[in-house]
Amino acid sequence: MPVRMQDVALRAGVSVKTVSNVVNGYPHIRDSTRRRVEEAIDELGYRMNVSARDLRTRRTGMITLNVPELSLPYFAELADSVIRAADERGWSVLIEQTGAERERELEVLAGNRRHRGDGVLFSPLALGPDDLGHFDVGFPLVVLGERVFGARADHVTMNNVEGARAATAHLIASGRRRIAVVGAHAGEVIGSAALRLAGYERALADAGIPFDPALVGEAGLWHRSTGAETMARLLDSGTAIDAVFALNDAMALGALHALHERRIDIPGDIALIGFDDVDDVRYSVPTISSVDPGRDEIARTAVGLLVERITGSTEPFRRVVPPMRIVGRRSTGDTQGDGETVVAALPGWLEDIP
Amino acid sequence: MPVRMQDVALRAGVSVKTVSNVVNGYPHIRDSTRRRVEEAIDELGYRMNVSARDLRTRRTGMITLNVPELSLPYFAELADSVIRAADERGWSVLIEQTGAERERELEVLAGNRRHRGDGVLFSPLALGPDDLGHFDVGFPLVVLGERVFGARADHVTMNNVEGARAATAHLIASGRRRIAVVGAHAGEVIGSAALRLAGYERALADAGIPFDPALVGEAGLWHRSTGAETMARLLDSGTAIDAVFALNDAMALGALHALHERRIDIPGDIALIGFDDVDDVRYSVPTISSVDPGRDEIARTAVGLLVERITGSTEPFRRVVPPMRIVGRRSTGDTQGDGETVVAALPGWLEDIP
DNA sequence: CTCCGCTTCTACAACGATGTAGAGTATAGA
DNA sequence: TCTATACTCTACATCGTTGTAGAAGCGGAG
Repeated sequence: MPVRMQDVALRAGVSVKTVSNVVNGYPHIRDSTRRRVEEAIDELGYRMNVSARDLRTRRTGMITLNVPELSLPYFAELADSVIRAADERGWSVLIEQTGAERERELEVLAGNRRHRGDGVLFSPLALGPDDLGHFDVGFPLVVLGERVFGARADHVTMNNVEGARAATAHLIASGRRRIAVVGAHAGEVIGSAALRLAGYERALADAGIPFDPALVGEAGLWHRSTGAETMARLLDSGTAIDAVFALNDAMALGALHALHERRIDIPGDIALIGFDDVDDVRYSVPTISSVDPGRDEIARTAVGLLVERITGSTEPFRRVVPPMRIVGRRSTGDTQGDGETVVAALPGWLEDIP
Repeated sequence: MPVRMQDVALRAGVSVKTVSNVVNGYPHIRDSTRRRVEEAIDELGYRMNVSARDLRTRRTGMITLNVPELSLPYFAELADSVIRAADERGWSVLIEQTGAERERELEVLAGNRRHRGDGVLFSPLALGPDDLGHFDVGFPLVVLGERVFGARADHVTMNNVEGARAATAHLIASGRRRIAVVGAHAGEVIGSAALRLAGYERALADAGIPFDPALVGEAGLWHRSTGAETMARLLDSGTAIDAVFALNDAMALGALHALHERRIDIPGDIALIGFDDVDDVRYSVPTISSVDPGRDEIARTAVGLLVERITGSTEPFRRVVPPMRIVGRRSTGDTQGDGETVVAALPGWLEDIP
């Protein structure tokens, strides 16, 4: 029933291969022939059977993006950027959600799930350093995020430590001394939480401010709700606080909520800075300062690396850390209106993974 | 280089078809044979070539979701729900962004874009009633949203008019009389803006309140920023206002921002209700009441209809309108804390498109 | 006039799976 | 014992495209 190249060829009076050549823009075709074929295509309403082409060329032109959930704004924006970056290069993106469940994340690496597409972009959230072995997969894979370092795969990550240090340093520079942290993960040595906390501690040390565990609020999941709860706990604990570093923006928004409820003036009484620079923080009241990890750059780089692998690159695995910016807004008193100002910029870099 | 069924068959000492049968769970296979095949699969690390299967079965198991942008929270949450619903049925989802550009939306219908997957879920934002003809496409298509009614395709939409009426009525019930609207589109007769405005007007009429054009604020794009701008314009105009109906939640959040800046008490001075019930409105300060269009239900229904079409249904086209709820939160004084309460529930329905 | 190289096109064999038809066995019923 | 039925497995064609190899025509250089 569906129209095949065969049918087009018959109608145009040429061979199937010539139709294929026309469709694929092969240059050595007489204009008159090309026109005849194109007319036949239009008349019959021919559309290429992608599966057949994929089978023959051993390539699908699709990549799979595995994220925890699209309803988390950071991942929605990341997916947006990835789709754009892929589209620019003519690739399509299949999206799967792992729900940050360990089992499903392992399935991504095992390749047990329906295995479509030529490669995988994977942003794990449940897996950790112990799972390093699982990352040695047999298909093109680019890992995103901070859960796993040293895997045998290309890796696009952020300069978490320096970003956190710069964010904290920015708070310190405005005279804050009692800086609370929202979102720590006790006992973790790797992952965004641990790295950002390390940056925080380093900034304190640089400024000669003693580290006070009472200022560190734990939060397992990095959602708005947990940010609000953690902030509330910190405030109720009675510890003196004059600034808050939320380890991501979702929690910063939650923390803002908790601060508002207690009618605490921001940044008058307490300054606030987040991490991720999602769109939301530009529209909260007050607007929230944040660390911009360069989402577009991350997406573009990741797609680029993946496509290189797919097309056969055998370079050593690489870790890419795009440049970052600390964006000052009203929650740290850097602006009055809705504007924003870049208060620090950190360079990116690229290194081989041994 | 890659392992084929052929290789597995050779190793297990069976025919290719038997391997295929094992992989696809065909029942009449001796246990010992099945085990041998499974061992061979493990030993060789065999993974099915999906393109070959798709070619032979004439089905890909994928659907394409076309949305404006994933960075708009409503569409991110919709995509989340669609992926879940598809996954439950064993389907994968390819996501493409149109950026709400007319050209790209037309391309979706023309099928000119790389045409992968067995069907399309399409949420247009730029196309309108004039483009109805374009929707008569040759592939399974389910339309989402309010831009186009009466297209020759299945359609999952919302009860916009009644939802808006109920939302407005809720404001009126709490004693408000000067209810501003944020996000109207002048001259539109169809689409979310027009329908929701119609519901608003109907609620006013029901209550015998005269319609005052000065209370209607236009906003082309429904973003947070335009919501803030429109709200600011309305406030600056000097019109008396004691409540705001934002035609979607993004604008409600923007409006909230503008209200806060002027230190207006919510809901004391002005009550606020939005539309969509995105996650954000549960974490703003105060939390914002909204109309919940039943996102999960929309997604599940849409995926269900699409899969039916793909598997050959020839039923008449149907329009489905899932049930809706009006969720009361602090911005309308329905709760004190972070809780929420369902202040109204509207039934859904299903109808054939002639 | 021949040879070479370029252009234009065709024939045929893949790519790797599954549907169909049917060949052997085993099991049960008559 | 013989047939009918169910189970287990195989051979072969086929899905719709593209890669390969090469044929035919043409123009220009030698």
